[in-house]
Amino acid sequence: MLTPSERKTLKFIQRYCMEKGYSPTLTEIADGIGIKSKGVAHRYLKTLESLNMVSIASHRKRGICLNLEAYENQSVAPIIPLLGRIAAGQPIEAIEGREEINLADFIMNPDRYALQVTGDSMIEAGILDGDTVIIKHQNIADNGDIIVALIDGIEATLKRLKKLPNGMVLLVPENKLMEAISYEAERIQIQGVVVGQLRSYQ
Amino acid sequence: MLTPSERKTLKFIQRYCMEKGYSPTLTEIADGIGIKSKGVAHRYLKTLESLNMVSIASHRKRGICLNLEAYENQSVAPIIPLLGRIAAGQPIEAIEGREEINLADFIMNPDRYALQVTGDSMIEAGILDGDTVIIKHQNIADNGDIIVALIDGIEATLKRLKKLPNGMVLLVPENKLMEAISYEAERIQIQGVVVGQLRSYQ
DNA sequence: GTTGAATGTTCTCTTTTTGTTCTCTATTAT
DNA sequence: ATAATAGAGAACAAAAAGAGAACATTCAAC
Repeated sequence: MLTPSERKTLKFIQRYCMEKGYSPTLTEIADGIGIKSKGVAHRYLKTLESLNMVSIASHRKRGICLNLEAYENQSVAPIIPLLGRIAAGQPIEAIEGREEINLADFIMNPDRYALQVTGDSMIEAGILDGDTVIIKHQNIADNGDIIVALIDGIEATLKRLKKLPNGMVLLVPENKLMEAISYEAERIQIQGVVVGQLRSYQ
Repeated sequence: MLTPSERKTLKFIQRYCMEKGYSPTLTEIADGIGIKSKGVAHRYLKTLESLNMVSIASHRKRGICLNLEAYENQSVAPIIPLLGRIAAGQPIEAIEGREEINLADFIMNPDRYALQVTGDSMIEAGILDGDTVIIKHQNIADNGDIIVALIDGIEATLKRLKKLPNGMVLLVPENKLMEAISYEAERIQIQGVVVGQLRSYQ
């Protein structure tokens, strides 16, 4: 059974690992649990190790590793439970099979990056001013993809792509108030394709 | 497990490749991660290579190649680079300060869960059919919040909340084709508030 | 081809940061 | 009293970070 301080230490490590993706140093742990001595933090860590809650790579810096059981108790991976489907007028319907969403699967990839959207040009595609879009870096795109296009090597814009039969490309905003503009294909450079989208309401 | 400097190196390369389309030189890496010695940069690179995070074409200039598969297996924080702001008509504008998005911020609290949305009732708020909303579990909400409401203990629905002065509550869909309906406050139970939203285009 | 600047590779050295192990003290519950 | 839990902090060991020199290779200009 863990003492309160040991529990606090474990929780801090779990939180730290989840946020940063690597383990804290002893000084950071001491600071995180509100004490001044890293020697004490080390003692707690040793207890956790003897209880198999964590593994420690000896003398390695940031060498703490949370063990599986600990993972199960507290979700350390970027996983959020997916409770079901919601529609107007029915009780929430549980989804069979997939019961959680792993945000890492959702977007993590070295060729992905985020852009913050300003303006209302894609509002009818559900991309609002202030939203964050996840871009996959690639130089070609299919008809209908929402792309980051570089016009004449200078202007960047987020639009839906439509290739015209005459070798022109049409950049279509999703906003009735704006008009699609066509360009010679040479003037347009595709920088990436929208593969995901995030919005925070806080 | 990567050391902070190695991680920094990897991120710099990832970002550089994304922006320029080719890999950086050792001097550029050293400069990019804030050190003066290209020998040190080379050491970090060798570590990344030994961990299969990157491939290096020996003696070739700009011969670094990111290894995608290894990247996915690596348990790292759900962080992606935030390259900047995009608006129609301007080059992508870098955002000072925040250079990355940590998805853990979305789900840090244990009282969050996800729901998949069906139907078009919130389409004008940018919540489309198939989107996933992140719900914070709470029983009260402010005027204007988008909430998960349980009507008469049976029907669940996603609507914007409006409290009326006469003790009634109005559940407002964000869709011109649908009408807001008012209920006696007792019939409505608030199950949570929308704090985030995800969409996948794949 | 030859050449030279740019870049990659390999080292050795020092400094800084971090992990490890102590000892000492204080508090609390039994 | 005694044991368990907390905490401070010193002293040392080891890893990581960094500087920079020396040399090897590439690549493009000539």
